[in-house]
Amino acid sequence: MNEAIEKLGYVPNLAASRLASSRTHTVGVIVPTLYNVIFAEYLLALHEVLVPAGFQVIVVNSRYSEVEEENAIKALLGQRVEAVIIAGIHHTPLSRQLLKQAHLPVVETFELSDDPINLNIGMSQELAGQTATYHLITRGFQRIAFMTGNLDHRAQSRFDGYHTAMQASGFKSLELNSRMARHSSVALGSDLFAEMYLRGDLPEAIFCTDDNLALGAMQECRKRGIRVPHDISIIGFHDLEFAACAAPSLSSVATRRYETGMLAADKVLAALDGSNRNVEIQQIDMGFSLVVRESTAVAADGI
Amino acid sequence: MNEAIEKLGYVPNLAASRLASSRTHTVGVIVPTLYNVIFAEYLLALHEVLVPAGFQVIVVNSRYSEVEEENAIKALLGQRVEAVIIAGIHHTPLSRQLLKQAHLPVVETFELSDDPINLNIGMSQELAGQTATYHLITRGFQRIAFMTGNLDHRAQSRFDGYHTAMQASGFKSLELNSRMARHSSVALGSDLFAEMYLRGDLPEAIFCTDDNLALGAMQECRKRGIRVPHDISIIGFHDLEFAACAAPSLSSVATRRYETGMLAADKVLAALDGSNRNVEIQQIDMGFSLVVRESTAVAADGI
DNA sequence: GTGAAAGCGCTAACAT
DNA sequence: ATGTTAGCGCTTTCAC
Repeated sequence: MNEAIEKLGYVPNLAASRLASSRTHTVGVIVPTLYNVIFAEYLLALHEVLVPAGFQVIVVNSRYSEVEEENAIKALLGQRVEAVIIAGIHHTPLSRQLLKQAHLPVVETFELSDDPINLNIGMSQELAGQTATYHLITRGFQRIAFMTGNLDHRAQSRFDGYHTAMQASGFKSLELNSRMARHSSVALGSDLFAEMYLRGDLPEAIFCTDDNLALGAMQECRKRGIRVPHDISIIGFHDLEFAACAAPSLSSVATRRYETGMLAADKVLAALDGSNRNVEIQQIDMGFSLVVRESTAVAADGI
Repeated sequence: MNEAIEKLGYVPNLAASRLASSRTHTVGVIVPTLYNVIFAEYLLALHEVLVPAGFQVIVVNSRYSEVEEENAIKALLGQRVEAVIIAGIHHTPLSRQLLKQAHLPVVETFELSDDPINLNIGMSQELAGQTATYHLITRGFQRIAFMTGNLDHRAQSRFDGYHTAMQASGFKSLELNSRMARHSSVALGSDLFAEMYLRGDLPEAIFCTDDNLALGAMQECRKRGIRVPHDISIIGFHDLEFAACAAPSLSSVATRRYETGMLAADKVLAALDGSNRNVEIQQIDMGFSLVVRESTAVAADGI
């Protein structure tokens, strides 16, 4: 088949094969954006497990919109994917209903859900936000700003955690986000910091929802002669590859997106492979960890 | 249909629809990796044009392997995609043959081909490499190193351009790449620079195949007290979003991956939409542009 | 217009 | 083992 026929240009029609066998060997994956290493790493893991197992993975991005996500779900179910893996836990009612009655493994990732469709592999974004904030508070800072790009659900939860920690400590929250929904990037971090600087109210520390924002802020500091961490402490989120080698190295909250992808894919394979196709509801907390580096110092006495 | 039936859980079977109508409304896209903003920007453009036009785009990554690319092509043709858009111009003989006899629009992108399958929208990577190198040479540098991660075809072409320029000027090429194939990243730039520093042979200037490498090198400089551009000049490639806001801002060669994606998608739509489905061979050079910023200075006299 | 029937290119179950 | 045939769920054509 591979030798003779394909060299003559014959390629079997998968639509016919799928229709006849009612097996598609595809799994659908929905991510909010491809424009973010976080999801690239996660997708990498999914590919690495699913492709060798003979599955094609169909990636659709929902551009952070629940309506587009619903369309993506319809398209994927229409293609009779054998499982769906979605980043996020917030869906339209119809999305939930379609997924539930499709009777296939569904994995929701990156967050922890109160009401999982069936599998849920994630972490508490709120607790992670709290942890980063308490790290700063413990170091003696009180005027701590929160910097974010567009406030998607995960960033919002991290903000909630920040807010809770600040309130519990008796400090005022200082939000710092772009009015326009701009995706997190080094350039945005730079812009937001510059804006804050020009307004004249620099905080003692900043918690950025994303390492890219943090890097941008650090670069802007450098340009303006503000020393990190001497004059201002900065912590990022996700512990991206560059955090360790930034100058100064960047404190961050490490998240496990690669492992999340691996596990999600493994669980899907197990569910698809097994004789019992009934996926029970299960929730797995992947956790996170605080990584303290040079960019967060101890507050000077008397401040 | 959307109202009543779907709420009851009915989702039409696309495999059947595709088989019956012999229209799939899908286009296949092959990229070497998702782990690089370059391709994310390109994919974004493809999605933005194709999805509103009613096409589903199926993204497959070939992980920089021509064999995996061939498998991807087989899978896509098996699905009867209506067009194929591939990053790159180097394919296995079978890949080329399959694409040619499939009689569908094929767009090869990012490079300029001597023998396009049909459409080819790219730029001369070699000329761009030459341009970056001549910029450094014109500024008075002679000991100019070339830094790269894994040497894929595009990086190799940029190196060729660098080598040509160096040779034409009577200077010796200094290659600087990772023995192991590591993808371009800030961390890799940092590592490679550190390695070179510890070997004790710092050049006067570095041309990095990628802005990420350049940023890593700049950060390593900072840690080691080497001033950019006073002690060493650095130029990157692609002009990523952060290049302008880096401290110091990074000189680079701007490439047009978003526009490339837009144009590729437009051409595909035109070919698919039109009555004449015969796509003629056509080549479009998107060009590039040198962006000079702070990271490349003029050589001090007498050096 | 509305409705019935043929058939897309495979797979799987059957008969030989 | 090998060959034959029904049928997957739609679209499209053709008859009404």
